[in-house]
Amino acid sequence: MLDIQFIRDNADLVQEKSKQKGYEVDIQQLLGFDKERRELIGKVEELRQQRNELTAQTKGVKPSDEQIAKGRELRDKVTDFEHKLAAIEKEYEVLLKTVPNMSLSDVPIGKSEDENQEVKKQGEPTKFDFEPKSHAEIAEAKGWIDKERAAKVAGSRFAYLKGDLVKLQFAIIQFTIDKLTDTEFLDAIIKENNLQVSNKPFTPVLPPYMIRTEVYDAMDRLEPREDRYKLDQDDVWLQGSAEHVLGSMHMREGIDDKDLPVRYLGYATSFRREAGSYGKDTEGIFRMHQFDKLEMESITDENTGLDEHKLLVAIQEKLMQELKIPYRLLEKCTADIGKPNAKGMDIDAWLPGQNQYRETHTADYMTDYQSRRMNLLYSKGLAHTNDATAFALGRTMIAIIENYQTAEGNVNVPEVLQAYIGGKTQI
RNA sequence: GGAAGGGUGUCCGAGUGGUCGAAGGAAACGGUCUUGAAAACCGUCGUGCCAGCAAUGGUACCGUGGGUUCGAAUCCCACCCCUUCCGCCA
Repeated sequence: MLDIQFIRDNADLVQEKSKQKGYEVDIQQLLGFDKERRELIGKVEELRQQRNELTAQTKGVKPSDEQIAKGRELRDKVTDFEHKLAAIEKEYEVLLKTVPNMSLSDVPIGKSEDENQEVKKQGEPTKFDFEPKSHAEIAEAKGWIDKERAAKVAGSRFAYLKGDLVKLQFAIIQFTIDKLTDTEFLDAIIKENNLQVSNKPFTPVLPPYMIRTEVYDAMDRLEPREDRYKLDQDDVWLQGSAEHVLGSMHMREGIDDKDLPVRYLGYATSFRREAGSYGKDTEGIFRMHQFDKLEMESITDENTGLDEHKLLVAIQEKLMQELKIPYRLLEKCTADIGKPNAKGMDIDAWLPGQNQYRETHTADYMTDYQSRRMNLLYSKGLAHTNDATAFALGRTMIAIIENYQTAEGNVNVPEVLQAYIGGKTQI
């Protein structure tokens, strides 16, 4: 959430920025509650002070009847005002939590994802001297994807992945872990992009897949709930991204300067109900209820947060370049960056089988907004957090299958992955 | 699933209903001593909120919520969480 003091001082700006993101919040109403709340706090504390003074007089000695009567009167008054305060405070907090994070000034203003701005195109769309197939056609012919049996067992939007596709996934995972734990790899990227950040390697993490309601809400990623899986028996949710369980890992902790940046590379199977997407992306493995991702997560300070964001994007680009997959880079507009985020980038891979660019990775920068809700502090203040997908494995495999397909319906293995898949050049 | 124990400040850990924002220790920071370091000694050492330009003052916080009381870390109730043992199990 935003700092109330900041909102008081910049009411018009916050109102405007919220509107740009598409959020209907009434800042004046919020400030009204804030004013009322502060008046009541003054009243309550004044009464408490009187009570404390009275109590101090009777320390160690038996209070007189008069003092007890006075004490009773004060107690009743305090209780009365405390109830009034609690009611106002509740409304105040609900409203405060609906205020989205402010976008940075260079984020383009837009009403939907259609207004995201392309900032870069890398590589030419792959050309074939035959009609390219979609990943679904190739993979189903190969026996790599079986959605029919998955539907029988688990329902729609699930799949069995089999054979060489599984090998390919594990190859990508191992390749990525090797790269992100390699200081030299990071050094090269940092130098190339002229970033003022540490070359500290990422720590690989296998996180829990479940998350408590309270923590999910503090991450500001619980909504929309219709898109989350809930395990009622235990009052926990299945995480919808490794971000949810990695970003919250240090909740309610203080972090020393010397430990910054904190960098994690998490691998997790994630779960989304994909509510509202019925009939969309039904081909292949575009939009599964369950999908695997490698996620980068870092905690920094105010000074290095933005460069860290640039680093994560640069890493994503580098990985795509090493796989030799054409992509474009989009600067997300205000409507698309998401409530807790201050800035965001998308990487869309070129998919010949779809004849279009499709979102493959995303990177979000969060400033201290989220830290405020999680009470995440470092020794000089509130931490800034960054989240970015290193590889959404399903989407990456779609991109590999479609870009590396042969006329015979096989798939060449990207050079950098060959060592991880037993030296095979084609699957 | 059965049984037991426990949640106090950065950490460990004490705490008869008023003298407890809280002993003691450790860590950290500053200093003395030392060529330097260690040790020793001295000092500092929680957070939120409200008011204030500030100094500062006030208030709250001992898992969470409620209750008893003139007064609660301390008593009562409910809940949450953690740990250990047994059982089951990849």
